[in-house]
Amino acid sequence: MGTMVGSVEDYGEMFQDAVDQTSGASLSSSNQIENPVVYKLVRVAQDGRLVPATDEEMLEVKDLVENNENDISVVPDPGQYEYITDEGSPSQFLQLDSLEGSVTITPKHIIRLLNPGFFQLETAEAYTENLNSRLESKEELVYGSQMPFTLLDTNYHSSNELPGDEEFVLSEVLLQEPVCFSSDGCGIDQPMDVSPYSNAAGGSPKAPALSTTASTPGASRDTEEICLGNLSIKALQDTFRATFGRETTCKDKLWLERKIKMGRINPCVIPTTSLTVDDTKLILGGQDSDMVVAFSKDTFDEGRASPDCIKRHPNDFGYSPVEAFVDHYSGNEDFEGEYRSAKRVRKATRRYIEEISKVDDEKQQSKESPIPSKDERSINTVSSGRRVVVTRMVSLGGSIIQVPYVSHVRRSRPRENIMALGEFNSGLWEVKGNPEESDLNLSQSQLNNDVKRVSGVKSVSGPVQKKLVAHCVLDPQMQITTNDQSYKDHSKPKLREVDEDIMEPEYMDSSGDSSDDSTYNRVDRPITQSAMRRKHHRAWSLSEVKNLVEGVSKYGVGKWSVIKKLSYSSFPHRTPVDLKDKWRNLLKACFARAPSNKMGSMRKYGSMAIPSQVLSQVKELSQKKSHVSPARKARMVKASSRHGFL
DNA sequence: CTTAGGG
DNA sequence: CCCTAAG
Repeated sequence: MGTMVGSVEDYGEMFQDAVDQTSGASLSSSNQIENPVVYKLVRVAQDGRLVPATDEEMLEVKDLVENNENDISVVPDPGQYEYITDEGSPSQFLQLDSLEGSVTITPKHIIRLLNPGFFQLETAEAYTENLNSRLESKEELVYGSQMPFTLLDTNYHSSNELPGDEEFVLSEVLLQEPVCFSSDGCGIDQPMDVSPYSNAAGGSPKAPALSTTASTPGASRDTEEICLGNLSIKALQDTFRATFGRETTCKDKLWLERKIKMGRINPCVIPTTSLTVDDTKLILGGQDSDMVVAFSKDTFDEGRASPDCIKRHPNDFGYSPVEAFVDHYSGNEDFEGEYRSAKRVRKATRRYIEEISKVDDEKQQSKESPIPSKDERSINTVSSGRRVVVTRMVSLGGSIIQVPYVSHVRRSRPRENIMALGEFNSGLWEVKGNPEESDLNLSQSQLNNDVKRVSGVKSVSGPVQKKLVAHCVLDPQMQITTNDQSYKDHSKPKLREVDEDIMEPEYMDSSGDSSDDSTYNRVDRPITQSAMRRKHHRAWSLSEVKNLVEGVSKYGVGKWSVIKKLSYSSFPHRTPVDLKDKWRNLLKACFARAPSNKMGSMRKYGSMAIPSQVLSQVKELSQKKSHVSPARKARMVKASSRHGFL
């Protein structure tokens, strides 16, 4: 069933696990298991790093939230709070119910709310991780327009104007300070070496400035409030420092009071591990995408959350999130196990996956986790509908994560035209995670693609084959049928992938591609990564280059399409654009080393460069630009066609 | 679609 | 080689 959130113990433990696994940071003993995961409001700097929000920023966010009240519906009804109380427990929970809206970090590094309020929170876990690895930070983003954070603290709420006051709730969340679980220099911008109250353990803040305000959680709230109320700004600031271990310049008395009070209360608890979505950032929702995340197990089982999840959640489960939560909190053990087993299921982004795969393969840099780029829209990945994805386990930084399976081998050629990709995608590939099948499909797709490239026709059937077959007939040396060739072309893509600069000294004149293929498997060619490097690089054979030069001389620079048609029919893999690119390179080459003699200089590793003769030819042609009289052009075309090129 | 040019 | 803008 849809379960909402875990208990303090639950997450505290998870948190600890995570920390133990990743950072190995030594946490202080006993109560650590009960340490809840705490969220901290952060902003995202331009370099993508997370920076703890300043007081001012939090105020700003707070204001923004408050100004968005219209978009924020009221929290669960009052009656629900009573379920939350649990003696001896911290009795404070941050419930993340529905998430919606979006947040945008402006260039000014200020968290700004769009739509319904939205902001980002960083977990204490991430906080800790940041200490040990600057590369790693996990961030949770939460917010909801339907149901904002709900701090479920009976004591607190009962003694206040709540419940039902979303302003208050939101404020509490926003004002919530991070808890640092490690004793060492914690904090990114500022030290946070003071642990606020933990949980049932009843940890007390370090070196409280004021004994009265530094009372334990068990202390009377009333008393505390009174005390706080009587304090001066300065005193409040001191108390603040005592509570949170850092200075504040905030002069808002009310704010200080609230914050301090919140610091007394136990940190918010939230199912962070499950929320851990992507990269370091999880940005829910976009201006357009109605993205939401629900804390239902169902949702996480699929490693994603779809808008549907959230929206229908409250109804579908027949009970309110709060109730569900309460159930778990009150010690529903089997939930715990179940929940934990389903943790951290997510769909990684492509780049993420590739990074992981790389690391996995090379078995190195264990500590270095990939830093996802900030422009990565992880949310899109997550929200991309409900699909079945085959996943595999990958170890990263000591913890196991599940990522969709992708072949480590680079998929042959990427799309060469959108159409093919589109068709393909609309098909099965996304749904089937089967690598083999995927590859198969891809090859198929690309095969078609190649044919398209060759003929410029959209379909494999009909004209294309006809044309190519005819071509084969006309060209005695073309022994391979169209399909075979295309197939062959893809059957060993890796072997053909060579650096562009590596020229084939071989005789390529015969019939182009087929011979190219046969001569390509030279044993001496190192199958190193450089060889199979990069996409679909296909070395330009000397014959191809000569062909190109000849073509240019005939039809002029820029007539790539014509050249392709008339001089490159036997090189199906070269497109007019390829010719153009190659020509550009040739120009570059010949002008780069103009004062060269005889042979083109030998490049590294004996890859033969273009003969100077050819280069000079190129140079010459480039200077006289294009311009071939139409008459001659026509003659050439005619002549070519007579020779079977068409 | 073909070219030109940037990436 | 890829992508895209522009004709």
